[in-house]
Amino acid sequence: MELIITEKDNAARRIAEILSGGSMQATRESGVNVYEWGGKRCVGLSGHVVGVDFPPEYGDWRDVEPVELIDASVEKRPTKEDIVSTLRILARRATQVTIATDYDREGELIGKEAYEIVRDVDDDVPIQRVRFSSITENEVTRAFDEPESLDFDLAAAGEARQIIDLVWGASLTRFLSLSAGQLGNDFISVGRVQSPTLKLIVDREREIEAFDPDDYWELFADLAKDDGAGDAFDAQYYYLDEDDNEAERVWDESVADSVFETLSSASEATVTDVNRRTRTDAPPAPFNTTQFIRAASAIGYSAKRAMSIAEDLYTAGYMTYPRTDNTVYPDDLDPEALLDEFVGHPTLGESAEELLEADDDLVATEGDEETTDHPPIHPTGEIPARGDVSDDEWEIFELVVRRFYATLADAARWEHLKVVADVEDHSLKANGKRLVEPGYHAVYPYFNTSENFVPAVDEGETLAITDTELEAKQTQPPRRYGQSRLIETMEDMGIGTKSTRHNIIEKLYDRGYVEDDPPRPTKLAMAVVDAAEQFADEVVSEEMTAQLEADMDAIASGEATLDDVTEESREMLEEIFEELADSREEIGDHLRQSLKDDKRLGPCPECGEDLLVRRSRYGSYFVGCDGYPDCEYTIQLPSTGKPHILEETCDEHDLNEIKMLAGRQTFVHGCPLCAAEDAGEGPIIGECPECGESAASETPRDEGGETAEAESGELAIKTLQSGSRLVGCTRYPDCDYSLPLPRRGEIEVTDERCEEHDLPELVVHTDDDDPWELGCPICNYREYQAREAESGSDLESLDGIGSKTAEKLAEAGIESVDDLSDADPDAVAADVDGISADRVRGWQAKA
DNA sequence: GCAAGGTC
Repeated sequence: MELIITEKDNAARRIAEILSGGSMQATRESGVNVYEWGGKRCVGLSGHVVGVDFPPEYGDWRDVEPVELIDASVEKRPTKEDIVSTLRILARRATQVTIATDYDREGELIGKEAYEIVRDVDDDVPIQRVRFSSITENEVTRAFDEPESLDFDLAAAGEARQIIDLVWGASLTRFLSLSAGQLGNDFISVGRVQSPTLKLIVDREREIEAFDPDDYWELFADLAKDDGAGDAFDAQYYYLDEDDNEAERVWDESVADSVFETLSSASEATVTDVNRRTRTDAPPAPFNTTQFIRAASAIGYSAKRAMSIAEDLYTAGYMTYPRTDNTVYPDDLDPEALLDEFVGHPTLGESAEELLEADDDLVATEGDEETTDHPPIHPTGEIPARGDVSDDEWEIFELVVRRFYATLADAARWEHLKVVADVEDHSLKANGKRLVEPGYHAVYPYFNTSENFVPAVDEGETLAITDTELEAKQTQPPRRYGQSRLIETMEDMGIGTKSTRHNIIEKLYDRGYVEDDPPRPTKLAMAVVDAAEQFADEVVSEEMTAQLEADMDAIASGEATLDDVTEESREMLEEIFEELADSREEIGDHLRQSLKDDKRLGPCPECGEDLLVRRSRYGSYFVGCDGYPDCEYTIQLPSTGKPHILEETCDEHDLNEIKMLAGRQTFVHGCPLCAAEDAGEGPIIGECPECGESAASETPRDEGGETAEAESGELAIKTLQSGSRLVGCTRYPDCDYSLPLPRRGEIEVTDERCEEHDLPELVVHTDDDDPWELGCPICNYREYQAREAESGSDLESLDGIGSKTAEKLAEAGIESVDDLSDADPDAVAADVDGISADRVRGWQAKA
């Protein structure tokens, strides 16, 4: 049996169809699709089916010094167990194996991974490699007629990348995370691609922050032909700067005023120059991934959404593979035949017919990049029925179809008309443009083709000035990168790949490095880039990738070995860690401070320290004071969503407003203090233990008259504007006594009362659970606090301390979290076997 | 819990 292995299931199916002449049968082997015909089987991998990682004993971040990862061994382990085992089963029965993964470096590595799995079960079976750049009948049959062998050097180049990325990424990520005590889900990551991308965003933000605007003025006039015929048109004042370039911005107000004075007191301008020229506007190149994302972004799709839709359309057979760098159609793409598929279609047909009629010899545009892996993105000729796809899918499909049309269409022609008219010694210019030959714009309506009217005039002609305007403006800071601009810049810098760039940007969001769209860096991101620039500049620079690419080329061409390259890289990293060793605390402090800055809302109304968005140990968010435990001030937050701090602040309380991110249910909560004050009041359930009648009489206030006037407070069940609830005093904000209530369910106030606190017992009714007897709200809160206190004094409550570690710590005299907080990490590390100072710092940060 | 690269 001959076994053919492809990179993905989709390719396996199409190759099996071509080679079998359509007679193949789809079967399943341990849950994996296998296509069979004659004596052949074809199976698709799912990209990499094995991954690199350190041996398991390096798994605990606190037990292993990050620097030890540099020289740790790197192992390959299956990541797709089902596919690996299917491959092993098939390989045992194979008499010939053909590797047909994608024709690029990563494809060669994926092929080698398959090779090793096959070799593991059979030492002798012949293994060959075929290479084709598109899955078409010609290409595939040709490739299988000329089998080659696997390029182990090229695969080794890919392995070097894997190892270097893992070793640098993991060691530096762990170092930063440990230094700041950010473990678990909130680790601080660093990587060869993500960090330079983050630096792009951070550098731009630094420019924006440092930007100092300048004032300038621009002057405009409306001109009209003197005979009154035709519309007025816009002209702008300009002058020649010291380099003889035309300049429109006037930097001196008095100059602007004086020019304006001259222009507005004049009634006429005399035409001194008329310049007419035509410009050719060439049709765009075929779509690669980046240009596709850019075009989709221009019609309102995020990079992630555009790629997700493209993948669906590809899987459904409507367009070619969406991950490609290629911008040159392959020779065996027949444009006429493909256009023919669209003839007669109600909305896409007309353009296709126009193209077929216009030219008997259609020539497609070409971009600069020609690669061997996949063709540029184009439609396959299959057209979805309008009801088979969503509106968004159709819109993206149409974009791809029309881009294909555009690459076959003629250039457009514009006519530009520039008119210069003088008023005394000042000049006004008007730039007109007209689309005289729509060309490709007729089939690709996504570019701006707006025209600007300027009438035909003659030199020496007098024009009436019908209006003048002086506009005071300011220079603007540079704009933040949008997602598609970031992806283009990454491509220019050579970092990431067509398949990963959009994911890298998503990763920056996930890590809490950027927020909003266009992405804006958090304080944490600024601190991470600062730290990397100072101590590991390589990892935030694009040169690391450039060097890696050069090294990989050397490995692929046999001039260097994998070991040469990875060894040199490890030595560089060793040097970085030598520098880092002394600065761990400084870096940790800076990172921790920045993490706090990202949570800061403004001054605490009780003590003036900072209010922060915090998370309770049960996962809910609330506003608490940085002065805790001296200041126990808190404000509740809605239970739905994740709080996101906005730039807007509340005038009254000087606190940042909060938005709750919850997918479609996202809403702006506003200033948390305003929201709390706007709380709606429900039933009164008793007297406030802090300022109620009995409390007030026991502790008379000494401010004379006020005591007599003071109302006595009662407790009510309140619902905050945000929907969350609490038991609070009716005299809020004069009295801020409050007790928490659960966020979900209806609260029933029963007739039974707690004897100790004289409050009713409460019962919570939810839709999906049995009613829950919450009881007296004060007793309930006391129990909760008791549980907190109990777990708080117990070392094992800290993430990462198990019973064995707690025992070891106890031997060193550390029996509680408090003891641990007071301990000197280095002393503990010296006293207790197998516990590093970093690990102790991690616990301390958590405590 | 780490990277980046495949793919879903």
